[in-house]
Formats: sequence, structure tokens, C-alpha cells
Amino acid sequence: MAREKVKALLAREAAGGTVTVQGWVRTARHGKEVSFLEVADGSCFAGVQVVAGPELANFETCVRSVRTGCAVSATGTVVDSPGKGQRFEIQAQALELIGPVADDYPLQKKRHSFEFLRTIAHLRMRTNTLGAIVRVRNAASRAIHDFFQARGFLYLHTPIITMSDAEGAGELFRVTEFDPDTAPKKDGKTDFSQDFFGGESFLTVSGQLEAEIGALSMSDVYTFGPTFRSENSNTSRHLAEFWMVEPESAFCELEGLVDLAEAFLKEIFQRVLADCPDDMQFFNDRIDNSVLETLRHIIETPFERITYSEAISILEGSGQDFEFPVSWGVDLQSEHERYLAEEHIKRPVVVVDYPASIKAFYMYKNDDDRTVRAMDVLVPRVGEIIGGSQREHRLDILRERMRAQGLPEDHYWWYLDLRRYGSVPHAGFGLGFERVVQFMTGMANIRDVMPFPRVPGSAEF
RNA sequence: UCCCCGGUAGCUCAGUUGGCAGAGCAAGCGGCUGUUAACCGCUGGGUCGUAGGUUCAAGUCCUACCCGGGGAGCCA
Repeated sequence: MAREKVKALLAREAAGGTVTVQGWVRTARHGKEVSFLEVADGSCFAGVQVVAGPELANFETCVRSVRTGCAVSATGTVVDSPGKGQRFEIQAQALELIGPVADDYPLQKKRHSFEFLRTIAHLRMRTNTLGAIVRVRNAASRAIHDFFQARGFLYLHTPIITMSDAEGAGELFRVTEFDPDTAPKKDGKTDFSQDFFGGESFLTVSGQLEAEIGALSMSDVYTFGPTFRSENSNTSRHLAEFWMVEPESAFCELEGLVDLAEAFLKEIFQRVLADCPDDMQFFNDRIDNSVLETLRHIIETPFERITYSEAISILEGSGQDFEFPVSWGVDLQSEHERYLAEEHIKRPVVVVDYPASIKAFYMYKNDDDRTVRAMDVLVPRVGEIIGGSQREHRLDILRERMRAQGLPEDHYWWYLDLRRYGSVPHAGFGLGFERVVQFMTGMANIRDVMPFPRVPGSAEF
């Protein structure tokens, strides 16, 4: 008999008929005359209750030994459950133990700490929380593609290995074929001209520069892929390997970019709430009881838009005792961002037109000659969730800014070429996918929203 | 990288003034006629993170290191 996923089974209109479900036992409760097995298969938050009695030939020899973690296949009739806690259950006609578990199976029918679950990442997706995370990641990923596809953005596959140590965006992981002990030397230094790519190469820290190439041919593109930072950051918000979403749009200026970012966040949140109601309810009940209200509020409310200068005025007049003092020209710290979004404006706020001195060389310089067209989307609880900018498309000004920051033009010859051949205003933003999942679910540590997190000192699994 | 906190059974934790290593859950065995993290009884289970030091005696005090967590910085 063909298998039916638990999600499809629980979505049925009414009981009746025979079904086969296959999955892993969440909990097993055995009585003398009856056994209750909760079987989950990952298709949805809930499992289905399988009821097995002595009429099964293997009841004594097999069924009663089934316990948490066992893989089973159950065939039976779908009936309305007389017990509380579930609508349907399966009255088993046959139950096969496909994969028993050894005595030292580490998952129990109780709460485990997330720290412990990280040490058993090969099993933790069987828990409520990590299972829900995987489904939310899936729904959010699909929503991201749908959002851009519906607007005519092309999915551009940007490289993971790169030779440009672009934009000083953190430390890079080196990619090399050399054995460290026998690498060829030249003038006392490793001679990477003999390496695989004929020069130093690294794992990408951003697809932005390549996305700009795409936008200046294809109009609207986006990337959605892994990025890597070799920074020794030990926090609940950083990973060495994370997924980043980066749209880039030609014939688009800063205001259009802010519109895009606002529509983007609202649609992703809306879609995850619609596609994963049980998972999101679980996060609201057990992880953070404000996430549903927060997401609905963001979906319904227009984002506030202010300039960096206005933000500084607000902060200076706030009467708050900040750890980092505020004045025009300093970068906004986490505490400042959170004050703006949580205390003062109480909803998502987009801050634009930052001082040129604290932003990257590729951002479009305003006529005031001291600010650039950068934008950050700040949300309550986490602060910055999106960062982006209109790009500098004027060749002379771009070269001037590169010179000012000591960047070698020959490394960026193709980036500069784009400003010589049919350059147009364009803009784009980036957001860390895991940060968005963290925000949506209320999960405290980013290592628990990534199936296989990479952090300093740890790349197991 | 910096600051703070922690590491005791498979898991979550207690362990008093330095004086016999503990509980709940899990596991094994038995019981229980519909359970919902089921329930009841019994049994097994320990290099107290590692290495030194102080002491008649160290889970407990001291030093170094390792690992984990929270916060900060950097950032996404």
C-alpha cells in the first residue's frame, strides 16, 4: 500500500479508509492491551497517533518493544480519535518495525537543552523545535524565490570561489591546492601564481559585485546562496557560513530600493505565517510569545523612513544613557538601532543617507558631499535586518572614493568597466537568511536556526 | 578577540563549614483495559572537564589549560 505523509493524512476531511504511514516514533505508551505510538515523518509539526492492540500477530513480540526513535511502518484504518489531543488516529492492522533503536538513543520524551542538541545535530531534526526550523526555512526560501520571480527578477548564480577580496567585508577563508608545508615560495612568500586559479582565491563574502554585473545586463537579478566569513565571532548572531539574499536592480534609486525591501519582508513573513501555522504557533507558545504579534504588526504597518541625521537628532534628544555616545558621524550601535525601532518609533524603521565616512566605497554619494545613499532596515528586537544602498554608477566619483580608501583599481577593473559601458543608476540590498529566520521564530541562538552550523572551533556534521 | 557565568550518571540538575557520590527523567526487568512528556514497582549506571597544587582528607580551596553559555566588538 502506498505511503501517505502525515501532513496529507491530517488534512483529510473525514475519517475512513485504510492508510500506510511511515516515520519515526516520537513517544510510545504501552498498556497491557493497547499501545499508542506517536509517529512523525517531518511533513508537518504534528505526528499521528497509531493505536495497536493484541489482535496484531506481533503485538507481544514486537509492538510492545517499540519506543522513542524507532522507525516504523503502520497500516490501518483512519478513525476519529476518542481521546483528546488529536482528531484522527490510525487503528493499526499491521505494524512493522523497520529500524529499531539502540538502548543509548539520546533523544527523550522531554525537553533537551539546545546546547545538548547541537552535539547531536544528526538527530536533532527529530525534535519539535529543529523540525519546525527546517520547515520554516523551507517555506521562507520558497517565498523568497516566489517574491522575486513574480517581479521579474532573475535568479543569478554568483560564484562561491572568488579572487576579489572585495570591499573589506570581513576576513576571508582561503582556497588553495597547496600543502602548507610544501607550498612554493617566491621572495619568502607563498607563490600563489602557481596555485590552481593562478592567484590568491577565497570563499565569497558577498555576491553583490557579481549581482551588479548581472543587473547591468539583465535589469533585475537576485542571488540566494552561501557566504563565508572567517571572523572569530563568538556570538548568538554570527556564523562562519550563512545564506544571504541579495537583489540588485537597474534603473532603480534608493527610494525604489526601500520600497522593494519593505514589500519583501512583508511578503516573506506573510507567506511563512500562511504556510507554517502549526510551526509558528509552536514558536509563539514555547520559544517567544511575541513573535506572532510582532510579525502581524510588521505586515500591517507601513515602515517609518528617516534620514541618518534625523536618527541622530532623535537619539541625542532621547535622554537615554547610551553606552556609546551619539554624535553626527558615528555609526549606529546595536543599542541605538534598537532604541529607534523599539522605543521611539515602535515599528520597523528605514534609516537612509548615512555619512560617507562610515560606509563602503561603492555607495552613491549625495549632493551634500558628506552622505551616501545607504539604507538600513531596523526592526524591533534584533536591530538591523537589511542593509543596502544605491550604487555609485559615476566613474569619476567611484574612482575618487576608491583612491580615498586605498583600494587598488587593477583589482576592480571589471567593476570600473561597468561604469564606462552603459552605466545606469542601480541599487541592491543584502540580508542574512538566518537572521530573518531567527527574527521570525524568536530563536535566541543562530546556531539553532541552521541545520549544520559552522562556527569557530566547530564544523562537525 | 574582550568581559562575566558554568562543566557532577545517557539527559536536566542538587551536593551545606573541605569529611561515605545524590534525585527526577532515560535505559533494563515486571505490572497496568484508551494513553497524551501516561502511570506504579524493582535493577543496573560515576576518571565529579583535563593536568598540577594545598590538606590527614578535595566534587568543594588554589593555578593553568580545554569545552560550553550569556554579553560586547566586528558584521549579515
